[in-house]
Amino acid sequence: MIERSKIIKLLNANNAKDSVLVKGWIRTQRESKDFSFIELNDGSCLANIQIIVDNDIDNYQEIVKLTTGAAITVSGELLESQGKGQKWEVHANSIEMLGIAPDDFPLQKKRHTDEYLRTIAHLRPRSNKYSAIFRIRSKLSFAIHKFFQERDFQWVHTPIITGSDCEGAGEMFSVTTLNMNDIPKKDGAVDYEKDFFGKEASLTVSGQLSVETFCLSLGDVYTFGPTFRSENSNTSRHMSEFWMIEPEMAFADLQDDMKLGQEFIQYLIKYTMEECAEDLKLFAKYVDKNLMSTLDNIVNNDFIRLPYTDAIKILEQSGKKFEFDVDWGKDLQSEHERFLAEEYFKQPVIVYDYPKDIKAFYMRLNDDEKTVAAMDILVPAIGEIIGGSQREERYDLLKKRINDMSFDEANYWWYLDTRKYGTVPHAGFGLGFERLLMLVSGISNIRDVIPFPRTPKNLEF
RNA sequence: UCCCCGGUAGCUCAGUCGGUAGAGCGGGUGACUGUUAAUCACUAGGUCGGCAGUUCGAGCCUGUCCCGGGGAGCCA
Repeated sequence: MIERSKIIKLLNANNAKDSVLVKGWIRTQRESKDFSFIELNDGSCLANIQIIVDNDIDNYQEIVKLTTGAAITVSGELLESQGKGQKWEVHANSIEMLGIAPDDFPLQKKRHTDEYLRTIAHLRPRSNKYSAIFRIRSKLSFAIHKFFQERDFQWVHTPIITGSDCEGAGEMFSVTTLNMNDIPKKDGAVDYEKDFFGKEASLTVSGQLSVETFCLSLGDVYTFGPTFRSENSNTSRHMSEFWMIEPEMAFADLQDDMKLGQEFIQYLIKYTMEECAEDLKLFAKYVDKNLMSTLDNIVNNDFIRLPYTDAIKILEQSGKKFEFDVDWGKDLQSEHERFLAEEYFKQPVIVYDYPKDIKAFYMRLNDDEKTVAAMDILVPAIGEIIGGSQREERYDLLKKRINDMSFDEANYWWYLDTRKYGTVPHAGFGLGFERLLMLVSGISNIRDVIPFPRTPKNLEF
């Protein structure tokens, strides 16, 4: 019995082969006079392999009735194609039907809308565009580890379930085993002591606080895992469940952080251009005509580094009419970020040193006492792709900040301990993996770069 | 959550003034053919998102709900 060959191997073959075995799904079949052409795809690459089926094989009448979507096993010879358009093709000796696809198979030999394909998320990876983005997603996941491992960062598995209220990065999903139809109460409120963990539990909105503790022991570390936010966001850039990468560097400041952010994005884009060239071509051709020049631009130029105060000046002097006023102390709105990245600089921009009042408690206070060492990396079309900062490593200042925000200091005891014992300057950032995939592919809706998107009112599949 | 747009055949869409449903693709049948999302002919296929209302009559007008898209807020 010969071993199955993946189609990617056969298409890249150097010589003909007497005996090959391929398995896959039929993309299209064209019947000719004495034989039939089948385009077969097994997901190993974007391209199909052409199968020639002569009408003298046993079950020819059944084979020619197979439609788009059916699965088959083909054994035959790999030969140079007599036709134009492909180098290799398989001349079948025998074909076994694995699974037919009745005529209500939802995917057709034509372009479907992304909205429709989203309603058949269990079948959309069988389409060219979606198989391409999910191969890129896989390659890029690997590249993330490669980047960090090459630089001696350690991967830390921070918890998915966390104790309540210590993360402060967004609305959280509750985790409970309480009977929702009969919730135990104490003094009118939910009695969490009766719950599984004996206290309120949630899904993580960020692994940052946990990973900081490992940063202050293993040195350079990163997390890469799922993250959950229960905000009622209905946009093409938000989901309730997404994957985030959070590096954290010990003995590092904001400059180091910005440098890492730029190198990271450039590395990943370069990796995709080199390792996923075929799949990327599909996006450059059908999804975003400017994709390759956008990616070249990002890879070949240093990102602009712009203090928040200077960003405000540029926006004020732009003469542009914005819906939201530009004012020092207010956060930049989407339209402001887009103006900077898309119109003014036309390349990625790192805005840093934001007013402290619009940023998180753990960000390091600058000497001016008005701003914190925070940075956002803004890219054209997507907006914020990275948000990061140098962390407040000074015990007293961090404690004051927690109290100023009226957080319960007791909840942060272990976080404060890291500043009490051998504290060091450190910095890190969070990068939304799906936003990176959007950047790299030109796909404009975040729901189309994750296998099964979770958004408000949507939990199908 | 707010603003705007949309929901008609399996899919993509058209549907005029309110008068009872159309095309292309896909499916089926046949013809032709080393073809490339093949081509040509014929054919089947519809609770016009749900509910309520206006009207002699609603795909079309009104209300409401559901779903989808774009933008905003929140953020990655």
